[in-house]
Amino acid sequence: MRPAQPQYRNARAGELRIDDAGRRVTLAGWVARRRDHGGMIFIDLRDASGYVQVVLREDDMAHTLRSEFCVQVTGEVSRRPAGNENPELATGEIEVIANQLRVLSESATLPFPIEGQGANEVGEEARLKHRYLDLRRTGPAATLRMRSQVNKVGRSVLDQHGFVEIETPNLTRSTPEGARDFIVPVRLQPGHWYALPQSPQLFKQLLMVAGMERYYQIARCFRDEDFRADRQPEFTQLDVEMSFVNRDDVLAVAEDVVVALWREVAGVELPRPFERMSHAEALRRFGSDKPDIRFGQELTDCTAYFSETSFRVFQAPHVGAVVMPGGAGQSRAELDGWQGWARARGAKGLAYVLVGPDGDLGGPVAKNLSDTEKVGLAELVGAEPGDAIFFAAGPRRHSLELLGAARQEIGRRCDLIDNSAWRLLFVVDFPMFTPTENGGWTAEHHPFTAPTPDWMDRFDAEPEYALADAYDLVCNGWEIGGGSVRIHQSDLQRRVFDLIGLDKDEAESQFGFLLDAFAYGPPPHAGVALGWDRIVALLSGAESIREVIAFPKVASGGDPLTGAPTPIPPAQRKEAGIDARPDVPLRDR
RNA sequence: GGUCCCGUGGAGCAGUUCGGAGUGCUCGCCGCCCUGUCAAGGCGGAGGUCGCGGGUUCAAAUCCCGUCGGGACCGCCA
Repeated sequence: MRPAQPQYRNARAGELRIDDAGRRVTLAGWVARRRDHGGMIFIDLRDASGYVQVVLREDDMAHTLRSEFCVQVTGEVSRRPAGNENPELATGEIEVIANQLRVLSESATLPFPIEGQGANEVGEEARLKHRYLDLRRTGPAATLRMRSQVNKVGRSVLDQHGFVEIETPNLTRSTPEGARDFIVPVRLQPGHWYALPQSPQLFKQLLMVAGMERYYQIARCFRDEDFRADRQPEFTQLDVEMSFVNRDDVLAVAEDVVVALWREVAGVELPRPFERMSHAEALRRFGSDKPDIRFGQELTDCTAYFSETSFRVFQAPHVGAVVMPGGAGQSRAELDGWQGWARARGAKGLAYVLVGPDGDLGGPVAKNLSDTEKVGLAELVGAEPGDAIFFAAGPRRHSLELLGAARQEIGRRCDLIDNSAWRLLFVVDFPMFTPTENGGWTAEHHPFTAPTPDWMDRFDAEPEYALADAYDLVCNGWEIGGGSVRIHQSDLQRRVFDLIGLDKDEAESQFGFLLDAFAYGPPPHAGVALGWDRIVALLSGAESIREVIAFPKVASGGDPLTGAPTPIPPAQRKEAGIDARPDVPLRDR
């Protein structure tokens, strides 16, 4: 007869309650904390459901237990003696009186504390190197579970809307987004390379041509660019595309998903509809295309006010200002600090005027201003006595963005931001094109983005002003989604290609397959992609998306756990065909 | 490509301004004691290339140069 299948447990530690008193249970889990009194040993046993206190009587094995041993315990669930309840624990009314203890596996001494004092202060490098231990901890584990719930809610909402979940290739060819591709050598065709998708953009458009009408995918995307707290080289989007819809139809679906997430995951009912703001207004009022509207301190345009000024610095295409409440009280060192802060952003500096208690203006800039300029300045920018006014002068967009960054910094330093607030908005009507270095134009979003309906006929006449039917979703200053209405008419597509200087051969070689597909009755379509890592980070309060990714990479591109990337041996290199010469000459685009 | 911050027993820090013996704190680890703790407690103990290399100096964790690693930001990035 074969031995029976092992039975490791018949109850979960964190689920035991007072009603279970008297039950004989078998638990399996880890020794989270240990309190050894000699004749009596308490351990807090942890499994995925939570913790329960196990009481062990003196015997040799109990004394040998150490942190994070994996153990199996059999015993009776008992009400704790009066006065010994622990309200900190969900299972604090009861304990398990063990009469059988089995060590399933031992643990070496831990590289950092998992439980108790210091567990929340471990450096990220150590945590990531032993991420499997980091994830035993309550907080990081809860974040991954939250992410799973986010996936579930997203799928559920889209399913209710009749969407079809479809997987697209990860080994593909370069897509026309602007980032650097990760490339993969192809053994069967030496000298030829796959690219990892920066997004499933072209495939989802092909699925619209295919008549799927409503597609979505929780899609991994790859971009070989430098890291940030909110950027990893591989990241996840909830990717959505719809046929026979306009912009507002897409925004409504995105809103449905986000509202459901905040409701189901955070217990927050977001007000609907989400606010909408044109890109131009966001830039003008907040100096950003992803404004944090949890606080005011909006920018003031002072260009006209200083149009006659004799102060050289303010003789610029654009002069703007932002007010720092109470900023006049800053020390010289703090004010100098702002200069360094501005220079780090590529500016010459950040001019400032201090409003004294009596309303008189101080600071190095004030003496360069005429009396008439001084008189109305505080009122113009909305400054009160005791405030500091920061100025940026120069090219309009650059000045606005510098002030926008200053505004955000002011919000942080002056504690103007309500950290419990959720402020979502759609930024719409992005510029369709941006100028290139050699005097041409390039698509701001991607070359399949349609102009807004009122620019349809004239975008190529005034490309600098043309608006695209593209949109971003912004939450508390984080860009958490973006998309556009796509071009489905070949003549319109031709005009856009002409404007960005893409001739027929180039278009054909880069994405001829998409243009071919569009010859067969492509439906009008539009889509959006939500930044899944950022959304989970916001919902979980994480400062970095590394916290919401099971095994993230560090800024140099490595994974401290696996040690990837690694060199490869010559045989593997040869087999991969990395060094094969292409049979057609190629030039840089 | 650039700017800034950090690197000190296993973890987290202090010490670095203004050079003077590896000094200190909390935790962990090891041993002993301990029957109601829950960040258990008591006593004792081990554990260090102050990231690495060079320079200045009678003397460097501390000052200078370089380099490596981590982080934040600019550039870059649907």
